[in-house]
Amino acid sequence: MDQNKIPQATAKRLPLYYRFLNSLNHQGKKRVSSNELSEAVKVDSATIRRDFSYFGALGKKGYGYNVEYLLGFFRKTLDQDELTEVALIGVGNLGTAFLHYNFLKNNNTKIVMAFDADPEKTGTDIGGVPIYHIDDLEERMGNVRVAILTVPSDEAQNITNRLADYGIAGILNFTPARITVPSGIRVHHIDLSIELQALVYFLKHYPLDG
Amino acid sequence: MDQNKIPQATAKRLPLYYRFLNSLNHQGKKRVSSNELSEAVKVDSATIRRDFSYFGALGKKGYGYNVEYLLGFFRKTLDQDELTEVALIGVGNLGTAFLHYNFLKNNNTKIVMAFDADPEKTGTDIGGVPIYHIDDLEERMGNVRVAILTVPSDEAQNITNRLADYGIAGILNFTPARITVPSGIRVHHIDLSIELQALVYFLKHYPLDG
DNA sequence: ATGATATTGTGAAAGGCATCACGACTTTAG
DNA sequence: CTAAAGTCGTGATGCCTTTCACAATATCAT
Repeated sequence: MDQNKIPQATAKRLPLYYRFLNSLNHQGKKRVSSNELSEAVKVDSATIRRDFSYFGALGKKGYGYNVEYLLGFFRKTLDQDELTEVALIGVGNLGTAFLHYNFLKNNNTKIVMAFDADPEKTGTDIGGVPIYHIDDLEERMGNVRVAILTVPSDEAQNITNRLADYGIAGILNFTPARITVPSGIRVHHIDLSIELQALVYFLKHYPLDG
Repeated sequence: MDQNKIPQATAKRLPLYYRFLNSLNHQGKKRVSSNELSEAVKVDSATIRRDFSYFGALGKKGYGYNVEYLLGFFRKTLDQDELTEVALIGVGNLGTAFLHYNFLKNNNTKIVMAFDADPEKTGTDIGGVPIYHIDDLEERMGNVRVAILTVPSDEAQNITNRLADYGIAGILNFTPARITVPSGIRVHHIDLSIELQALVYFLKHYPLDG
């Protein structure tokens, strides 16, 4: 755990930077300034320079950043070489979408299996990802330590308990349920309906530039 | 714009509080303390009390909060009575999932129309939401001022420009593209692949409780 | 009634992050 | 070679948010 001092806010932006640098590289661009980056990813240029500076002096004054060098640096930092296997629990509409989506574009994560309670779905596969019955969770999970949770809310805590017992490390929770986990397990919540409500609330109460 | 002083962080938590209070009310619970709430929604109790306090003294010392009163208060504050209509652009896998999902559970938002470029899809409806051809966007939008963007990334900026010209107020952008909009339009980004990458990054580099 | 217990609301402190602003350095043009 | 232009890295600053901690007040049990 070498780089513990990197602010979480910075860490969340790294994949964004990585993706854009990748695209620049594909375009054959050799150099890029914090200002160009800023326009592309919509992050203040000072923030970008500060973010990069946590990793040391990656740029050159008066020149900017060398795309290839920066990209290589982030590849290592973000462990882009290493593939993290992920299980998807709950093959409903949202789960199905994720299976098709198949996170693996310039990505170091891959959904390698899915689970559902519906016997109609089990045994098949979607987008090359096999779907198992939820009863077989423990027996199928293998080394997978990350799960995407797209089950109905009232199942969320049950499944979470089983995942926790199994030894999961992280859960990306798309259910509205705020699940309880033993300490040591990291849960990120993405609550789509709250995101939409929040957007609407901001529209009404926080006029932009004010 | 009465309550401009409410911190944005607080505003984002309001729908969460509202949803849980609603469920408490359905269970017939009459009172609730900031500690109970805290366990349920995974937000520090002091933060909850501070959040509520922006709206005045809603609780009673030694007692807690009256569920029904609090709920009524939030209903007004969050404009739960008023329905905000939303258009969904891009009926792919993710878009389809949202249409089925149909945000309207205890919710003040509703997807009332969808658009897609595929003639096979237009003319049909999903979950009661009509799907129009993207060419008819301007003619169909009516008073809708909020859009969910689930189109392919390379279409994102184009569609955004049309939405902006039409007079959109807010966009919930699920594409990886960081779209550019004229000032005055609010964009919230939800980048699923970044969320997954960020979770994995945190797992590796930020041991919990550390 | 009374003491024990529960819980809020909030001042103060601490933490985390974004932004400003500028010195230092590099490149570029002439 | 020199001057002008470009760009980074970062100290300093200020904002926003969370958290602590406790006085004030209410309830509850007997």
